[in-house]
Amino acid sequence: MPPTSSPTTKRLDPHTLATSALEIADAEGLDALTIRRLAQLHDVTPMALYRHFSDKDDLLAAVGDRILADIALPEPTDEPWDVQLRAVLAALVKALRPHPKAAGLTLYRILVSPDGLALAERTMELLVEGGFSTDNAAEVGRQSVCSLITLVTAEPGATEDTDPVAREDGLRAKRASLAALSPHRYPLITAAADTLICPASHDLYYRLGIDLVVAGIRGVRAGLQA
Amino acid sequence: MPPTSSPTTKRLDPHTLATSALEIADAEGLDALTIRRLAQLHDVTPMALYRHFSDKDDLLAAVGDRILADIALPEPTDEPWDVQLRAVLAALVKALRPHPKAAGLTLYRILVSPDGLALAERTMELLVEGGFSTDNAAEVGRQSVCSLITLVTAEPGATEDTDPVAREDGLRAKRASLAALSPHRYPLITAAADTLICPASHDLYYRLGIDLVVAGIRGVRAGLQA
DNA sequence: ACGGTAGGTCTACGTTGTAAACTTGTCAAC
DNA sequence: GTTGACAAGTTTACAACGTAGACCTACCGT
Repeated sequence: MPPTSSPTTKRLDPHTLATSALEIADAEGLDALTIRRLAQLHDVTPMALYRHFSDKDDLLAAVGDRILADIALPEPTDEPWDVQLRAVLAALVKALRPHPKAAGLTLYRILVSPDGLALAERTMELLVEGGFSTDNAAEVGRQSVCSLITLVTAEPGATEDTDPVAREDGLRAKRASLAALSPHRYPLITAAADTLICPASHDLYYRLGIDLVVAGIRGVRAGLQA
Repeated sequence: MPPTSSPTTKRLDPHTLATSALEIADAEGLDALTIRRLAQLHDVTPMALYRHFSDKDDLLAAVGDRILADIALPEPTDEPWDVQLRAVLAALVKALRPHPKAAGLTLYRILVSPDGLALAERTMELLVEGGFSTDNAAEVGRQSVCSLITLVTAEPGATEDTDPVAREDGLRAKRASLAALSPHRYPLITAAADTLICPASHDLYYRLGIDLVVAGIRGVRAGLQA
């Protein structure tokens, strides 16, 4: 795996580093993303990274921001607020989906990174348009975004294992663990074991996830107005 | 901080260890929960713990299970399914709330630990009663539970800092970070800054969180039937 | 030409999880 | 009662991690 930019250039820069850090995390999980590993990937001493990041948390924050930067926020339209909100939340999910192992890094960056802030502001905007008070919009928006991040983080099949062998082993182990349950004590879980381990379609999985969040927002709004 | 059980007893056991591991995590965050620390707390060599846990992940899993064991699942009643479901989800939140820093450990234990399984089965039961297919109940139940776990994990004010000084510093830093934003570019975020950093009431925070999830379930069910 | 500084290097330290070989306390069976 | 085996705790050791601090060095504005 060569460095993302031309290997002849010796000069590093934070953006490139964050990008290839993300590649490591995507490929082998967050545990594999170590200072030494990233340095080696760029043919550089580990300490060199500290010229660009104050410490490892700073690097992880940059990776989170890097992911949030992929959000393609839809332009405002004249559609109803809830339709637009759905599109905004879908844009968040779309940006996170390619990085299930690293998506959790965005949780604490939404109110810091510019792209996270843009998402948050737009979300609150639509919520206020939908009738929420500013404070309620803040709370509802926060949880909606957090839920969707978790949706990606907990995506079934996004286990840490990198090679297909270990991954398949992990899946088999999970399947066996559920198959070992008593169908008498846990009739529904055993009946839905396949779905619980790996949903039929990831697209459906995400669609339902977003539906749940949006429906929740609509429902809570109705309740607050009553 | 003395060991949870009598200090004269030399014999360790997994349950006691998991409990005091949880105490460490609650008090000082997950990072402070190291094998050596836990061993020292029990006046024992670090390697002694490996007689009871195969490795650190195993210990963390036990801590997760320990938390799930605190769920007091309400008895079935003749109330409508959604009312009962709300009570079940509230029971989950109630069990997690005392441990915001460790609650994330439960995410991967729900379909493993007996108490997690009981929660999952009961949740699916109520969803099926509400009209969901078994597979949909699985998906909806999964996301609902994950959302609520995240709700606790991301509870504002549950930062890693242990002593009040560092905690206050962290809050101040966050506040300053939001206060530095342009009210012109981010009018809603700056207006709701206080709420975003620390909600007025934690009880309201959790009530709204559960409301959102339940409302989402109700809304999605209506949509699926249409 | 030259001094400062940004960027990369080297060495070193403390902490972490844990493998492997050992001791010891306890109890069942003869 | 002696013994032998097994479970539980100890000792020592190692590799990998994050990172502090002192160093070198190439470049660039004056």
